[in-house]
Amino acid sequence: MRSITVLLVDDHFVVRSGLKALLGTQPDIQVVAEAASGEEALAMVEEHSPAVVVMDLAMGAGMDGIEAIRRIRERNGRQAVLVFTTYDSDADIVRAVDAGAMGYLLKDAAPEEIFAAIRGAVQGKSVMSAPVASRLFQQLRNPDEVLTPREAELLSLLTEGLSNRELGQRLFISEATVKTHLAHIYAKLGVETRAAAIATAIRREGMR
Amino acid sequence: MRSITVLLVDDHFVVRSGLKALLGTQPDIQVVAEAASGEEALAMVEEHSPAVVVMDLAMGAGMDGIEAIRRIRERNGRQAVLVFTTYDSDADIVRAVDAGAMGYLLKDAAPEEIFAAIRGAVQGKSVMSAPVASRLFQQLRNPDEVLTPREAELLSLLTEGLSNRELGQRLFISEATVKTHLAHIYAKLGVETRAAAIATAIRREGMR
DNA sequence: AGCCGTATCAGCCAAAAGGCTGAGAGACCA
DNA sequence: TGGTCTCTCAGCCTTTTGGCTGATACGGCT
Repeated sequence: MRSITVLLVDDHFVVRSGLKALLGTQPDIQVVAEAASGEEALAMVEEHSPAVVVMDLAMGAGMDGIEAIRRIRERNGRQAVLVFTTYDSDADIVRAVDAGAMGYLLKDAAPEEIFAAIRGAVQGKSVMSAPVASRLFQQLRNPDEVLTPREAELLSLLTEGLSNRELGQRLFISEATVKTHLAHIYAKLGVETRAAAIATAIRREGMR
Repeated sequence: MRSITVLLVDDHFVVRSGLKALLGTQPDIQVVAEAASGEEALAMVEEHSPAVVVMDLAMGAGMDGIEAIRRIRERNGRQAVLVFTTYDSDADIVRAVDAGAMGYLLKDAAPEEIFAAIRGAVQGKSVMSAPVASRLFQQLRNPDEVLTPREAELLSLLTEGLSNRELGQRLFISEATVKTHLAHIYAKLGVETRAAAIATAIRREGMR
């Protein structure tokens, strides 16, 4: 049986080498490349065509993880992308799944969980850490409170302190549309002001 | 020459194993124990008396890293504690140094930097990543950017999403005074809007 | 006594944000 | 085909926020 080829994407050296060492203990899993940024990840996918891409969402500079997932999925659908990150933010989960992620693992996951996720991913199975799953489950029960991908994207930028104008420019939409999205976000988060939305988002959603 | 004994403290399995593999390449450094929480860290220090403790500040549950550092330093002063974390939050840096940390490294540090910090620590040398050092330096050079107690209090409430009116009511001052304080806070943080101030406060100052 | 930092307050004006209603386009699904 | 969801945009009006200038009061330091 051919071993599963894996690309690791994480901007922290120690995380990459830790993961590599960990995955190295499994005979059927082989790390064929590493990348420290979204751009590098794309190049490595191009060069090695790994079966699975294990990716951190928080990348220091340049392209973020979500965008990298989207680009990888757009190229051709043969790579399964697994998110491997520290925080279980609602917005990140929604956006990652929307971008085409096959699974969502937290960094404190047990090794067996990680192995299982990688093996499952090549067979088209979605695997996610328990806290992530429970968040999604929660969302399924209260669909009225679930942010749409676009709203999540906006909220994420909101937490960086951007104004409506800046949000519009960043997302290539009018300020009017920004205000519409914001009104929906406020309603879903149960707040009245942008300040409260930011506070809620960062505290409750784990963004930073 | 005896090798330097090290205790790794991090709640993420992969980070611990990555660091362990990395440090394993150095003949003079030996990882003698690992811990996934502050409580475990104290027990491991007790049991192994490592020369250096390499510790993440963000611990999932229970005692946080800062408190763990304090306890370790209180026991007896023979362990040098190195902070090894993801974020260079001003508040965290100050608190860690105050608690007795010997050095402050970021997780994207180069391996050589990490080795050097560990070797330096046993000789009583402080080592910190460049971004961390520059933040401390910045603070020393620009005391003008330090918030007054009242401003800090306001900023803290600000990150809870309160409006100017609410801030005034909470602090028993007029809205005009709130606006004055806010203007000073914005100037010191280098932002123009309350949203950016909240984002900056939570991210950079470590409030949450 | 005079200076400085801190905290308090006021008024005025411009800009930003928020509430409301309405509406068109595209996707998806029953 | 019709209903629903999402994303997009507009206009109008009120509230909030931010920029500016200036002022009083208290405490500590020189």
